This record gives sequence, C-alpha cells and structure tokens, in this order.
Amino acid sequence: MSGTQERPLRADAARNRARLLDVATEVFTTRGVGVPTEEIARAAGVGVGTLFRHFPTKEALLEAVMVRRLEAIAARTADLAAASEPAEAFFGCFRLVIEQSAGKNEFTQALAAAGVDAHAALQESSQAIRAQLADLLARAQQVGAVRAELGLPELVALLVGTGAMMELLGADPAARERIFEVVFDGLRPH
Amino acid sequence: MSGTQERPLRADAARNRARLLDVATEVFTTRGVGVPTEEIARAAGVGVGTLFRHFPTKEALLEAVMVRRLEAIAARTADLAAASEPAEAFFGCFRLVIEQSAGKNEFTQALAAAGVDAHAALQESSQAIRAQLADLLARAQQVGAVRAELGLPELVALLVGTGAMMELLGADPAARERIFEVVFDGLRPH
DNA sequence: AACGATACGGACTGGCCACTCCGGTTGTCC
DNA sequence: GGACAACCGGAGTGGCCAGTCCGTATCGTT
Repeated sequence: MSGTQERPLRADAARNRARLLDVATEVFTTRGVGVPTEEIARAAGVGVGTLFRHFPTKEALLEAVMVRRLEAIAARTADLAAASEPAEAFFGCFRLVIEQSAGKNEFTQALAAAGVDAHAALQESSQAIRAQLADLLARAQQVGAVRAELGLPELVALLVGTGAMMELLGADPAARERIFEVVFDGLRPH
Repeated sequence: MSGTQERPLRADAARNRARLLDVATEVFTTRGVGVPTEEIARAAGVGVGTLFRHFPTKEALLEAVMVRRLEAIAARTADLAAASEPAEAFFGCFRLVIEQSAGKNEFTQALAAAGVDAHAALQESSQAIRAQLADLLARAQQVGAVRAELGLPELVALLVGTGAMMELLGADPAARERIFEVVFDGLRPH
C-alpha cells in the first residue's frame, strides 16, 4: 500500500529533509505548533522554499514529525512487549509511551484524535500502536494484572491523561512516581 | 485590592457586556479559542467595536470567561465541601471539577498554568480553588480516605489529566465511570 | 569538464484577524 | 422634552504568516 517507491533523492536534498525533520521535531515539541514555518527553515539552515518543497504544507510537516515519533514508540513497545511477561510488559509500555511523549501535549492529542480526524499516514502508524496496546491489555487482563472491564478506548484515554499530568508536574521525579503509583494501582483489579 | 470601584455602566452597556461574556463562554468552550473575535461579536448581536471597548484585548475576554468559570466552580465546591464529611466531599468535588470543565481542555490548561504565567485576575480566582482543594485533600487524608503522600500539585495534575481523559471519551457514560473508578481507587491508600 | 536534471533561496502575494476610529445613536438627568 | 454624556457599529488598518515562483546554484553522469 504505502509505496515509498520514489526515485532516490539527491544527496543534499536527503540531508536537508532529514535536518528539517529533526529541527521541526525539536521546535514543535518545545515551543508548540504555532511557531512560523520560516523559523524552522532558518534553524535548519535552508530557505522556506526548500521546506515547502519537501513538505507541501505546514500540516504535512507536522504529520511527518508525528509519524516518526509514533513509529519510534511502536518499535520500542514491540521490543519491550516481546521480552517480558504480560504484567511487566503492560506497565512497562505504559511508562514508555508516557515518557516518549514527554513535552508533547499536542502529540498525545494527535494520538487521541487519530481515530477521529487525522490523515491517512497518521491513521496507519497510530493503528499500529493501538493494536499493540490492545494486545498488551488483553494479555495483562488474562493474567489478572489489570481490571477486566477496561477497553482500549479507556486505556488510550488513560495514557493521554496521564501524559497531561506528567507535563504539568514538570521535572519533579518523585511527584511523577506518585502519579504512576496512583494510576497503576487504580488499573489493577479491585 | 481588586477595586471593582467603577461608576456603574449604562443599562445597555451592562446588557451587552453580559451577553458578550455568555456568548464567548459558549463559543470558546465548544469551538476553541481560535474563533475570530468578530464572530463572537456578531453572535452576541453587537459590533466588534463594542466588544473591544468592554474587553480591550481578545486575551482579556478569555481571561474574563475563565475567571467566571473558576468562580462558579469555587462556589459550588465550597457548598459541597461544607455539606459532607471529608471523604465524600473530596471525591464529590473531584467529580464536580471534572464535570464543570467539560469540553474545555484549554480551561483546564489555564487552571494548570495559573500558578506559572497567568495574569493577575486568574491568579486570584485560581488561588481560591487551590486553597479549597488543599483543604479538602488534607481532610480526606486525615480520615484515611486518600493516600497520605499526595500533595496539592499532584492533585491538580490528577484533575487536569482526568479532565483530559474525559474529553477523549466523549459522551460514553459507562467508560467515564470506569475511568473514575480507576482514578478513585488509585487515590485511596495502598 | 561539461551538460542536463535536480534542488535551492528568499522576495513576494493573498488572506486572515486583532484592534482602531469616528459619525451616528441611545440612555439618563434636570 | 431637551441636552449632554455615554455608548454603539462596522469599515478600515497594519501586521503576521502560509504558501508560490523563478533565477541561481549544486549534483551526478558521460
């Protein structure tokens, strides 16, 4: 389906594209999506023209950044899930997803909105994560580590919400840990 | 301090101001803060000039809306807190705050940011709520209804985060209830 | 080394939106 | 009921920003 079948980019073009993605990730994450495109271009050492050639729209750039993050999370989640028994895998992945979306409120919102109004590319990579999460959840429930009545939508909500909590608490590790304890205890049966 | 000491408004001016506030609350809540000011003016049946005379800035309008909501919540919280014993009061107010901020992600973010960079008026009314919450929390902890190690920052984070979860789940009451169960169970000791 | 093809830069355009300004209207007080 | 203030409406202004266009530079190939 997703044919990445284009003729290979020229060396400089590939370099610029990568730099653009890196810079955009950094800037959007730390300063929000309201930052003018021109600033991202300048920070990447290219002109706006170049930016818009690689990403025809600001939205497209944002999407590319998101997809990249989602894919990174999916990969790490898969590793973690394969290497542990159900309960550990579930809670480990929960932490991982939270930590990977650090400083990125809007990213989590996108994950949330993905099932609703996001674009095709986002749909695809967020579906991948959702499938993994569903699997993780089912297995953790089977061994009785997580309340049986919870579904995937609730899990996603919990993830996004917990992410929001962490963002609020900033860099206080003790407080973050206390939140994890509350949420994890709440997730366990009875 | 906060001298509401101005000469009383003319009748029509007062009416317009109130209508503006009502409409702005509605519009900002349902469609986000990105809506053009002119649209709010039109919906309120006045010109933009009138809007900007009452609220010199879009931000000022937003602030007024926030303050109003915060005050409403503070009032209802106080009632509820006075009429129940600690545990019931705490969890009741938790629900109340969540429900009152329904459909208003950005409002909750403001509550959160209030301690950080919001304007004077917001500071004031959010301080009032925070004080109430601190009290509620302390009392619930004294009777052993809530984990002792949690502080006010964690409680605020939990509120905001849970609000985000609810927003995500939309109108599914069963799912919302399941989330409440998870969070409330997590809040209780051990 | 020379020549296409490919990619670059950044001045420019168009649209949107917060905010201003002032001629006209409406409330209020004697 | 008249006169003066207080208020209103909405066309207009300025600034910002996403996206375009084309002359110029760079890459890769023979």
